[in-house]
Amino acid sequence: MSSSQKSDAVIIEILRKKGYKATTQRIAICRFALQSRDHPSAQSIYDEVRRVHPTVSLATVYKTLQILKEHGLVQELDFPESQARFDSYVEPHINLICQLCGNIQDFDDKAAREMVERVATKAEFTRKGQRLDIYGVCKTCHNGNK
Amino acid sequence: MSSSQKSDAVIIEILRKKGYKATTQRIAICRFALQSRDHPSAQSIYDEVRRVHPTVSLATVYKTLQILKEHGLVQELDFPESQARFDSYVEPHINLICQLCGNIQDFDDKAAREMVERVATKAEFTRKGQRLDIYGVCKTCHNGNK
DNA sequence: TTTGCTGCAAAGGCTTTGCACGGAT
DNA sequence: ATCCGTGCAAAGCCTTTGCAGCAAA
Repeated sequence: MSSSQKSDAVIIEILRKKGYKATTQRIAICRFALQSRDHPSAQSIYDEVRRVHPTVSLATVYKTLQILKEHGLVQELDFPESQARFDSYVEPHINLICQLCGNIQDFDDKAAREMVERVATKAEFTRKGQRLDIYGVCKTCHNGNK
Repeated sequence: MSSSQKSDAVIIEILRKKGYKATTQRIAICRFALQSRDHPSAQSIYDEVRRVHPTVSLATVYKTLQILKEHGLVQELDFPESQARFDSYVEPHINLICQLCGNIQDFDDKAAREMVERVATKAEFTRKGQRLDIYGVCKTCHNGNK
């Protein structure tokens, strides 16, 4: 529901329109980066893509993610002592980040979106993006599943 | 107003109470980390502390910041392609982060605090912390000061 | 005196870069 | 045929770690 779901055709069109060649590696990487809902890391995208395209390199994954970032198609979420995660849902929303299982769950909230707009306006701040994280323990982990 | 202002005596007491020795280096590092309002990086704390204590090492700065993090006295904010910044204001609040000048301004907002609590409750998520960033251009930079 | 801390340097993890070959247009 | 993109390896950056000397309790 939250992550933007894009077909291969749409991905190819996006790449071409930006002036990039639609190579099979890029398409595969974009597919995982844009369609995944679990906020993958570069490494996990690499692992997934390699199953389909065994010769792909981690460097290509990073380069492609860089392109997606520059065009606002994904947001990079950096954390202390763990790899960056990539979120294809770039509209204002809340990330519920479990410190036990590492899962990141998107949560839509109207009040949060309004709050962001209101605060930016009040502070005379030109908003270009945002990141709303809540850290803690998710429902599943709390119920002793870990 | 927002960052917690702590005197040396309080800093020494905190360190001792946690079982750490109150060395002059630690006290100086904590002073900058806990009293600064501009969300310093490890490097900038190092630069500041070195003016007072020229032999201090960057490793000691990192080790001390680790202690402060573990005890919830500072929060580490990681960013893509720039150094981590440290925030001594750990209560729910908004960081207005200027992508031009790099300045981070704390912004208190009651609705934001309530939103965090409400969302955590609704998602049955045990909240331990949060990070509410808005990225963009600050008022000063927008007025052509950069 | 004892223990933990410092400073140095080296190592580490993640990410980026340089370059020659290969594939997309 | 051209030029961009890939894959490899090396380099880079920030941060952490190991260790011997040193300072705090």
